[in-house]
Amino acid sequence: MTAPEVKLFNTLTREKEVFVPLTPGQVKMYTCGPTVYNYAHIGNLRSYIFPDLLKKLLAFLGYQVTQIMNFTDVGHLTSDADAGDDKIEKAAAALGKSAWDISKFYAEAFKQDISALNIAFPSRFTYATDYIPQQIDLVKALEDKDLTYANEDGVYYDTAQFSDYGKMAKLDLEGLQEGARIDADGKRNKTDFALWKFSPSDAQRQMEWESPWGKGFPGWHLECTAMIFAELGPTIDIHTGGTDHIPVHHTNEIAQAEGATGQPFVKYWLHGEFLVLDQNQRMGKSEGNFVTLQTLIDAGFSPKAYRYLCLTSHYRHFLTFSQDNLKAASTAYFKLKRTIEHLHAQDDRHPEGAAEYREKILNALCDDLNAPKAVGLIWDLVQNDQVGDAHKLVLIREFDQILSLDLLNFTDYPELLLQIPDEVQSLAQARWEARLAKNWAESDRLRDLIQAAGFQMRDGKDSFELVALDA
RNA sequence: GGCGACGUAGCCAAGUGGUAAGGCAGGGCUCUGCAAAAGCCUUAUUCGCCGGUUCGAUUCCGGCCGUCGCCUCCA
Repeated sequence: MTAPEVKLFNTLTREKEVFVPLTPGQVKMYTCGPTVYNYAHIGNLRSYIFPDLLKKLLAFLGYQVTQIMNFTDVGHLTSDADAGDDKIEKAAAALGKSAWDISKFYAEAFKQDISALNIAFPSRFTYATDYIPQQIDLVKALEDKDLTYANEDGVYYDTAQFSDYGKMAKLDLEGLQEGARIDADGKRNKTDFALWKFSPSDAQRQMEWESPWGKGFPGWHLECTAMIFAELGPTIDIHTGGTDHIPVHHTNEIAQAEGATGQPFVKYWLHGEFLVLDQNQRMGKSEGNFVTLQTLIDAGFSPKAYRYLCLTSHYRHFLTFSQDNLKAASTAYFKLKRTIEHLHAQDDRHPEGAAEYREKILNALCDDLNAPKAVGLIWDLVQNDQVGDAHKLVLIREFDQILSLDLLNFTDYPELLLQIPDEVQSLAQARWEARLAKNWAESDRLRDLIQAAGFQMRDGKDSFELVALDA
């Protein structure tokens, strides 16, 4: 069969476009990574699932994919005003550790989180602090093109000099409302942003570097552009991130990159929509309604169930998160695995039916990563008795390379991972024996005790099983 | 104020100019000492509201209502 076209919704054009790589067979992609001053919350983590899907889909189709993901490990200001605190240095001070320790610690925690979610590591992780010379060079390049100016605060990008500024975001520059916390003093245009910030004269920063303009640290938008240039070159195929980055961060990246090189920066910009809470509130590090992956694990959920939940919603749509939704996803997820587990590998009837599903599922994924549709088709497939189970299993193995839901791993059911207290274990044993003796009264009495201890006993033909009751 | 997105069953969520995938929850049946689990079956005459285009719209166009996001570090 011929490989289908991949269509991606490109923020630049606000349309689905057929993906054509810059170099045939190769894909250069960059994924905006986290600022590591705290744990990632599940909303953050969601936005790394769709690039993972994309990367795996492209690899599946035979492309050679190079993906870079960064860690913003240098602190930036909480606002562009001079008075802002540096998040990393702030966290470091609060915990009595160095800024370097903080960023390293949370970068490692992030790697663990994405591993738990079966998000494959990029070809390389890059750390902003490893690219300070490149960032300085980029500012120099912009300076040479007369796109910068310096003030007391630092070196700024003069966005009025870049004709396409704000094009992707469709910014109405006149209509932008200056935020109450922005200190516009010293800026020529309200959209100007810092390329290099000077260290404060009255305080010692932990992270600061010498530069041609004075001691300081790079502006936030600079690092992504510099690292992309260093690792992937002046023009790349795909750049991913959250929708919140469209108007500022990515707009500024484009201004920096295209201002410096005069060449197109990114061919396809992909943005993931936010996860929101029940009341349609966004989850944010600043909002205080922060749920981490560990929170879910502690509540008894599998990280894969969370991945499943994310895959049942399109990446460009809001995903409403609630404990109930996750519970429903988790139930569905493990039920799907059980269904797959019970397929019969010897049943090889109707290969043509399987071929049809293969095409449909692949088309769904190629259509701007329509994972929800693909998951629906997987359900359809496993329940379709017109297709031989053996063929179903082949397809599931194939597509799980992309979906990464561990659909063929039958050893991670929640009940198998349970720690069952000895006393519950012996109660269960006693009940089993009472049952065999047809002593129903005693059997029911013991079942009540087991339930009171938080477990449910499932009677099988020759054995029983204990599962935790919902809290 | 500017820009943008969304509104499909109790809940989550696909989708198409030709009459609504899938999942969860619910209901029924089978199984079971009774349960649970599992299996089978079932669940929207209808897609926020009102107009328009059309033989026909949930799907296209216009208006309205509602919700949310971004414009400030944030995925």
